Amino acid sequence: MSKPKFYITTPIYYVNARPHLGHTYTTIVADTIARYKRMRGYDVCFLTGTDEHGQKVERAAKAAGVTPQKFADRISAEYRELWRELDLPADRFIRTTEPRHERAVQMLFRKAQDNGYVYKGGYEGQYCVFDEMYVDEPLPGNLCPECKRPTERVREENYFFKLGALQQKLLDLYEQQPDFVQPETRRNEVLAFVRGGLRDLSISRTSFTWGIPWPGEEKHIFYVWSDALTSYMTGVGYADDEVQFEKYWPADVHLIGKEILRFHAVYWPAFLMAAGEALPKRIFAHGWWLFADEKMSKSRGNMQYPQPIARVLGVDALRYFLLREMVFGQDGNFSRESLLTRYNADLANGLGNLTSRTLTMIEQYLGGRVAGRQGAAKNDRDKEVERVQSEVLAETLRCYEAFDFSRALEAIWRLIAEVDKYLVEFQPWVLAKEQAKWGRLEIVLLTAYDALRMAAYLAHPVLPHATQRIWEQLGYASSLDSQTLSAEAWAELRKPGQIGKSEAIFPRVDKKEAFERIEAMEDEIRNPAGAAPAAGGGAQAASASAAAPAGPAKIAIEDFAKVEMRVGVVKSAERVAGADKLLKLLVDIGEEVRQVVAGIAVSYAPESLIGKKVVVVANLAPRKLRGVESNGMIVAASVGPEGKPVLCTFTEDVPPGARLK
RNA sequence: CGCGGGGUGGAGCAGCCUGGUAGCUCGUCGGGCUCAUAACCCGGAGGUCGUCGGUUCAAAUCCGACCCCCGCAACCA
Repeated sequence: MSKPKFYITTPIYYVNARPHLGHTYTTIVADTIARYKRMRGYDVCFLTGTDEHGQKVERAAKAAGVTPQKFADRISAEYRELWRELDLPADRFIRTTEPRHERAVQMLFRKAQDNGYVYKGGYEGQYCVFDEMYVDEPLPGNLCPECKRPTERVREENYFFKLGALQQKLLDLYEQQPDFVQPETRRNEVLAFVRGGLRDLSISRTSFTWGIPWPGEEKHIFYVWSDALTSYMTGVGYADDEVQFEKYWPADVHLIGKEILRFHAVYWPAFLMAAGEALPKRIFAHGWWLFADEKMSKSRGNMQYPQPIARVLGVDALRYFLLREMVFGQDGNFSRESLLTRYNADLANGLGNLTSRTLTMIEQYLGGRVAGRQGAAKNDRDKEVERVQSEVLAETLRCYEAFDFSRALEAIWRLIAEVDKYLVEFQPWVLAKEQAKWGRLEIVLLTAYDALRMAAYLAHPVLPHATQRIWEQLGYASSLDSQTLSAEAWAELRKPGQIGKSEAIFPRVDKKEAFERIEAMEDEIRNPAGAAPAAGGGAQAASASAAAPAGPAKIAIEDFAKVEMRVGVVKSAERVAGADKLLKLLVDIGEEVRQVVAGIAVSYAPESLIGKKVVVVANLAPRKLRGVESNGMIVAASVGPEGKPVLCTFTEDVPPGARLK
């Protein structure tokens, strides 16, 4: 008898951006579901990865002076490293540049072609490089309707996919499987879109080369989305390992952000229908994290990175916050204030403190023994706690099943509050003073112990590290991962005889101090002016346990050597139209003159910079700022609360191009 | 009419689909307790549920109109 399988995916992330809190959220949700399903007895396959083809990557790599592959390698490694640091162990990490993926894409579309869903046609139109799509109106000068960036005139002969022919089949799908797209508001959007009519889709490109070649026609390469979506199959062995593919495909859930709903809920099933492959069972689109202004976003942008939170409060605190604070499927607000409040209120004062007080009393009053006692009879109030316990068990499982994490956590925390209250009602510390009441004392403490045990058991998918530590403090030698999560399994779960050593799980933090430490690390990631990006030590839940001093991690000399800083002479400087802080500079760095965009207009007039010697970080990946490409960074000190830039320069004469080391 | 989210006690939210005493967390005020991570428990104060109109015996909840915020895109590599 083999276990049922469960295959869940995150989107494969595009390598044009470094991973931030949004990517982290999706991956944490997927990991939580994966952990939950494993505890429910499933053979789980959890896939994530990186999407590495396309014109954007090709261009960025060219500007950076590296091959697209090198460029993709770098960013892909950054994702992989982050998931490692946050302990999000995906079973598969798929990269679209792997050879097996090429075979998979070619095979899928060969099948679609054989079934008559692919044809060749000419196309001319306005194309948005950023979104890799044609815009509707074929007039030059139109902005991309998605991103409002300028579009380019492109003429190509392409392969087309007969999406239009599948309109009715798609509508039937949504009809027959009402939960194919969730939550419901997203399903409605999809329905409206498909009912509005579907045009055929251009699925190949000839204007660039960084992609998977069309079989037999090398100048055509696959459109990135047809390439990327297929990776969900490649990851479990499509065109590569038939046995494994048979086992895991189709996916049970594709977890996505709502911005890529159309690709997953319309194009993807259409591709699969055309090729005659099985469809995924469910597309779940979650909402976005919005960033409340904490007077910082104005001058610093509001990109939020997960590492500082994980390093200061622990991975579990990050997980808890993201899953507790946002009603899954809706948008949520992120703020450090609420993060820290929740940490102290729910984790430190709630779960952490309850663990501490319960185990301390058991140690003090019962000598740490929790089994084989049970002398006196339970009263109604004790039974009431047990009733709450089984209600919470049922409720939590129901919520997990619906991916309703915020409510699952609410339920668990209701149990925690119930026990805190119960303890105050019976005051074990008073009972302990009279020997005649020791039977009662024992009942009360063991009832509390049991409830705590269940809270840890239930919260494990969300708080894997903390609950494991609690589990051990409760006296278990086994791992919580190996437990089955169900009412029956709970009933059969044996209690240990003796509790373990007790130690704070979520130490309270000083909000102000934690806030500042997080902020300092954030700055470091955002503006790695003084140091290379932190290498990232394995921060586990335990990292919250004080000690760890603030500030960036130490790096090795080799890390520093990766940063190529050179002396540059400013040749020209002008304001960037429409931007009040940006200057476009041409800087002579010896062997070439670079165009660099710098955010220093508040401090320096363009004319005053001509001829100045500056320090340029020469090997930064290029980036467009306000539509102007920047190939490097001017090093400047950030002074005062506004972060006013002050240029770094030299007291003696130095030739342009000299390397700093 | 670009797409989307939202306006509920001081703050952040749930409830709205399946109308019927307005709930949670934080904060605040007062009290209790001392096992615990200055934690825990009890009690209080505090709300025209954005506005106007409609449906209904009854509307935060359904319908219509309107007002206002915000996200996505664009500026500090």
